[in-house]
Amino acid sequence: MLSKKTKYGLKALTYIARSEEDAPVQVSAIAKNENIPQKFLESILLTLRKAGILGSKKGKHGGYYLRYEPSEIKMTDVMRVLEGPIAMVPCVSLNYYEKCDDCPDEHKCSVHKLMVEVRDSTLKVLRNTSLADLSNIDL
Amino acid sequence: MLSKKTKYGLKALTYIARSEEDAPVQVSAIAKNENIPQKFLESILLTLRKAGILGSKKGKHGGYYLRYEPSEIKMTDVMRVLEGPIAMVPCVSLNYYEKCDDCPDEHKCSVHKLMVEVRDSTLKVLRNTSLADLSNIDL
DNA sequence: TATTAATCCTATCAATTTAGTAGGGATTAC
DNA sequence: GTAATCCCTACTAAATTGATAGGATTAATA
Repeated sequence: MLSKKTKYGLKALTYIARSEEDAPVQVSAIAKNENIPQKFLESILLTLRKAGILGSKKGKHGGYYLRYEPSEIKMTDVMRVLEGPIAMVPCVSLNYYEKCDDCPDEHKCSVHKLMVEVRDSTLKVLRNTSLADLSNIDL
Repeated sequence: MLSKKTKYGLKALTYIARSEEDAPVQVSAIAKNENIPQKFLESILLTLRKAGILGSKKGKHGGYYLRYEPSEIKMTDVMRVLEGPIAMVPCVSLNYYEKCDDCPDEHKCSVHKLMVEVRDSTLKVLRNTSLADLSNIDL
């Protein structure tokens, strides 16, 4: 299951990408328009800022803005920040590899084999999709 | 994250597929050889049996066996039984569709769009992989 | 400079899910 | 009849999720 955190985060990014008017977008506006609990959303956008995807401006007329062009914000990056590793098991994770305690030999493990394939196919999609793809309304 | 339940279930199925000797395989043997807590494994195999993937024989010399040829047991089926829907959000689930409470229009939802693609690519892998593929040792 | 509107930060919490454990019942081979 | 095996229900500790609460900090502007 995709967490609400990731879901909300993606929606917020899309919202910001769509309303590029050179002015930062306020959390309150996103929360209202996308039906997201504001306080929860605050913490999510904070995470995205700390990860370098969003920038922020404090104080009156402050808000959040994209640090890069939508086409440069890959879904792999967003998903890793919000949802964690792409791989479904640590033993096939590219960035957060960890050996399984059970499982003497990884190369003979059937789960490993399957999860490598799932990871690769998911990666392919996420690498080839950017925020720009999500934000274009035209279907 | 893949649950331990699914992981253990896959390992158990592989174990059974590999040791086809016309005799049912005991939970204790699987648990021991695959480093799985026996009682936990019991409940997992029970689930697989109720789902029609495994058959069982009670009493002395009893155990579990595959109801179909390994090549006929698709990963889509196993994953749905153990892990639940393939889709990461209910609104893109083929078998367990559910509308999101937020999200007025699904077709304009960026998350929906992305998750359809992820689902399709995962499905492709799981549909094309059978227990036979997992069980063959030769890499 | 005082006010207001924002982000920023920490702490807390209820509900759910996960990963088991415990204990015994039912069935079958020998 | 005894031992081995699956079957079933109930319970539980720990982790995760999806928030909420309360305020600190910062900046625009009247």
